[in-house]
Amino acid sequence: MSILLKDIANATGFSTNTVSRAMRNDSKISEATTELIQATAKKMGYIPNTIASSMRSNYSKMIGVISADSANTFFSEVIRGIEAMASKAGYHIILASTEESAKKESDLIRVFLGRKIDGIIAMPVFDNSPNHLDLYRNLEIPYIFAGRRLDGLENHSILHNDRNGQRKVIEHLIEKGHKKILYIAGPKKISNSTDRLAGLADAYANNSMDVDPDLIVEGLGHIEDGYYLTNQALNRGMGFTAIACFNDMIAMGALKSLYENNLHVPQDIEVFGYDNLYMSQFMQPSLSTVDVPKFRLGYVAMESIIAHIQDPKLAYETKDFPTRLVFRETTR
Amino acid sequence: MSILLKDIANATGFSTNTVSRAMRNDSKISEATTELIQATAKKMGYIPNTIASSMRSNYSKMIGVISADSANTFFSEVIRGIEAMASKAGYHIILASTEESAKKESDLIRVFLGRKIDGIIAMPVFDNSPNHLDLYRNLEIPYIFAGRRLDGLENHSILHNDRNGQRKVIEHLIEKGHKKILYIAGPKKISNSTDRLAGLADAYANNSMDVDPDLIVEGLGHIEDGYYLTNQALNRGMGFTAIACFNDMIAMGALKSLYENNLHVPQDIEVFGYDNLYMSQFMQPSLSTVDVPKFRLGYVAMESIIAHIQDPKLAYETKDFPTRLVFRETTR
DNA sequence: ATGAAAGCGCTAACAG
DNA sequence: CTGTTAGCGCTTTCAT
Repeated sequence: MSILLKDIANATGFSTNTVSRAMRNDSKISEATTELIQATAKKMGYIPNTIASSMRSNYSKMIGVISADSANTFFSEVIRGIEAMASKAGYHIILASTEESAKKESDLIRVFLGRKIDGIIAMPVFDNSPNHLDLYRNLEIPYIFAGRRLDGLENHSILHNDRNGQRKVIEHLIEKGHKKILYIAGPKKISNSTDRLAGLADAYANNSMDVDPDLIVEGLGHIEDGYYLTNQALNRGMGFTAIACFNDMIAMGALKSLYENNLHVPQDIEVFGYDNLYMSQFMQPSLSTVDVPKFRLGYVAMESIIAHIQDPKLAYETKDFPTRLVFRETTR
Repeated sequence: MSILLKDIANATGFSTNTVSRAMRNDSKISEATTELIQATAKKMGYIPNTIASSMRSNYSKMIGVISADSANTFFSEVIRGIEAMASKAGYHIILASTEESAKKESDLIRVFLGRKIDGIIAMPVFDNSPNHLDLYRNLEIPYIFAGRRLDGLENHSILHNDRNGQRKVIEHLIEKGHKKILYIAGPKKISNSTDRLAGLADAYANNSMDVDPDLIVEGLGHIEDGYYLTNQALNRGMGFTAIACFNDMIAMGALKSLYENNLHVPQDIEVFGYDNLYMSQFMQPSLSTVDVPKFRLGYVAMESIIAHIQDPKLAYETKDFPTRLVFRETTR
């Protein structure tokens, strides 16, 4: 069976308590004792029982991470940032994905709370009903939203200036003379969809142009949405000369559709994605997009949650990272 | 503060013990009592303290999942299968990725054991040193390898006939008249690399052909490996007319390189991937590959681990799923 | 069908 | 610097 603190105590002659403290490098234990105990523990193959520890200390060193969409590598890249900071700070993460379901999100929060996590990093569904907001408002532990927001809880968010980024994309395309730009939006249940649409509206407004609702279509943000929505738009003969996409996954699907319809990118149609996924530079042609600092987003979210755990009185403050257009082969 | 069983006991007039049993649908508690208690618990917003429960019962309903590479959606697809079965059976998973580091793998096992998981599903690094094997041999809980294997522990594996699959790819290409096939292998620290290479050797042997070591190059299995290894091979002027890749990620990188070198696929060069990632059908041109039942692999791994938890005496048996060639646009 | 008591392994609180 | 005692919230064991 497994080794307990008591076994190490018996082996070294110290009390269980001293062993416990030596294992945690408590400064009140002499260096010699600490070394002896830790060496013995290692020799005996001691593995601390984390759940017994958290039960007593009310402190699990575990952060619940609620991701949104396991099919989109955007989230893997954010999570790598979260993990990097977590492991640096001696935290572990417990990770699950809602697949954009508010129900699953609320279930996950319950499960995580039952496991006594110290904090939550979430990419929440954009559901601003009181029920959904209460999920977070009622939380007794710190929480941070990574790359997304919820109405009234914006101060918990680390964002990346979606509105600005999308505005710049559309303005750039307008400047280059495009009169009809197809926009493939994301679903309304993602805050970024709303924010990026607002950026699009800004761009048209700044150019004294009206938004043509026929040129805005909406999908779920997956690769197949980009594919079939582009097909549909082409079939309807809408005469657009550029496509701006809510994200890179959609853009990948759009490129596929254009290719199959013998439309050349960027000669016939220019395409812009959003997110700058790692793989986007390897697409054919390589994708012009908006860079979002994904790793940093995760990293900073973890830093922030730790800061709030260590100082529960620390005020929450919205962070907003700048975005940057990345020009590759899908634009001229 | 959070609601405890004791609080529900006070509210209903029953003992803590009865409440505990009613919450778990213990058959010895009357239906009326059970209903009353569960209704009260719901009304009070009770969230069971899972760690207190597992501490006492020695049973966490948590499975540790050790994945290998967060940049490859192969694993996300397997994990979706794992999660589907887990949630169906009332289990939760705690997930982490080794990024193909044996050190990280062993650290993760320790952490997971400390959290008192009931079983492990791993995609282990192909390190057959006694130390690494002991990591698993010494385990007191059930473990299953999903899609990978370790020497001497094959009976813990659920595999997918890599050797056969890769053999069929190479045989197919030979049959179509290719004399020089570039093979971009995966790293030796992944068992699938070894097995797929063996399949390649089988194919050549069956056709009484020698393996040309110059036509086998090795990368880490990421998209950029496919890209730069194809570039290098082209620069060396090796005159191959087909490329078979260890996986789809490599194939994506290879396609990019071929495109940039003005080589047409499949007219000038045919390309085969392996894994049949969801996105591979959306690549341009769409990728011919070998289908691996990823979701099912995860699903069955979870089924299996649960079976072994419920019956610790259950014998371990290697499972081996069939593979299937998928012909798309990168082959003629 | 229900209750009382004990204890899982650890750490906090207090003592010295 | 180290030891003793108690208790985290639950479930097991034993009793009725």
